[in-house]
Amino acid sequence: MSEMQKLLNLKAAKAEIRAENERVILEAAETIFAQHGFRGSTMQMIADQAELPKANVHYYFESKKELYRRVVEQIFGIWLQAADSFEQSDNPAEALRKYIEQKMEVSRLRKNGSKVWANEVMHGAPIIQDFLETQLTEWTDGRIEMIQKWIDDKKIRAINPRWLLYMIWATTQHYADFAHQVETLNAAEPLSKEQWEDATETVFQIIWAGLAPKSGT
Amino acid sequence: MSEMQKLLNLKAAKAEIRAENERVILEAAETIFAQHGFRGSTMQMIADQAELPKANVHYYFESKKELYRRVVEQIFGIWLQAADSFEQSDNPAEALRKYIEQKMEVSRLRKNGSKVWANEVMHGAPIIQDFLETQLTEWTDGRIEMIQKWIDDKKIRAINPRWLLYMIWATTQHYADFAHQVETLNAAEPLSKEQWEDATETVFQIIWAGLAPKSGT
DNA sequence: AACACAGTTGACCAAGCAGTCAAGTTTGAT
DNA sequence: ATCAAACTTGACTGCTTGGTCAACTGTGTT
Repeated sequence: MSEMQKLLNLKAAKAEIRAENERVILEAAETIFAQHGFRGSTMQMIADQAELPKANVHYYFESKKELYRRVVEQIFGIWLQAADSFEQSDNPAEALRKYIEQKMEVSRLRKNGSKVWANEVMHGAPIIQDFLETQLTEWTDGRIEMIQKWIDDKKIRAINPRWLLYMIWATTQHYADFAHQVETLNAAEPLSKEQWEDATETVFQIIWAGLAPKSGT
Repeated sequence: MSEMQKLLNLKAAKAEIRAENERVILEAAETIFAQHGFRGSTMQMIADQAELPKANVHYYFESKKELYRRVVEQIFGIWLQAADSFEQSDNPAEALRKYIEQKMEVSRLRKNGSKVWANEVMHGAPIIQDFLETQLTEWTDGRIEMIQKWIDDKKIRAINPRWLLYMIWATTQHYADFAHQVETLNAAEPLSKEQWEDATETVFQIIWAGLAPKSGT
């Protein structure tokens, strides 16, 4: 084994431990931050959730702020991934359906991430302001242009594309951020698979019927 | 002046001071709680916002929890008031328009209240669980029945009324809870009066067009 | 003038918390 | 066996913060 090889083996083994522990801590942190907000969460809670001593959490993440930043950054990825599904079709009905379905999936499977995002924005986005100003703005402007084109081509009725986007964001995120309210109104039960599908379909149906030109194509 | 009269005068004057101070503190607390959440807010911040010494805040409200509870309870009133506007017409288009307009007004004028509510629900509604289980459940069930009747009467298309209600709640509340994001995407400017009106109209248009029976009445 | 009583306030305290540290352990290489 | 380097962890510290308290003020009554 060469010197280089040895070093790499060691590095790889250590890197794996580090990667795994960071993963566990980030997941625990997302859960705790979603439940209690930034200030309401303690490093001890996060450590307990991750089943590690508190000092160990500090070994991997310098500070609570740094850990929070990493959690929030991780959520960008999910957001952007969902955003991509808008592109996959030039047909308005299909693009919107895909996007709504994707967003509802995110709300169902990454509820905690959505909550952390909502919290962050509600408190003035101290961490993600940059992202809002750059990537989110660009993406939104791009999508607005695309929707405007559909309008110009008479593929959908003339509405303000921006408010349409907000409507989709709001409606789909509601099922994550207000999950507790939704469950309380569902006899304290989480929505079943069928209910999720029905809700998704209804959201799409209303929006699409609300957009389609008067005499159906 | 009778003994009784004297006592009443004194009581009235003092009661006024108390009422005014409680009002000032509640307003300050709503602002601070909306910005920083429960744990992120300190009694000192609230006192500064109210321009009173911290000890004085504690004179009027026993504890931070008690103050928070009072803020949240106050929001019930606003919520119920907006809810009433649903009743004012038997005509679906009119009832929905009134309700959406009312909810958008609440988002515009009582942004802080909406944020506190959202925060409370996102964290599992520790304070308002009762309200969710009783009044909110009843109101929702009643409205669902009403909408179902519209469907049975073929006044609107057949959709699941529950998801429709959530859609309205989500969309209108988005403009309060995500105001920061909305403003960032609006060149860092608050929405103008015209934009609020346009957004309200668009939300109504899409939902109504999405609900109206195929051959317009 | 003396009193009663609601309201006001600076100074203080105990609990809870983020972050530190120094003494350990584990792992792989020689 | 020995070493180096990353990882682990219980105990500690200083600061923030909710809440208390005792002294004080203002006002209307007798």
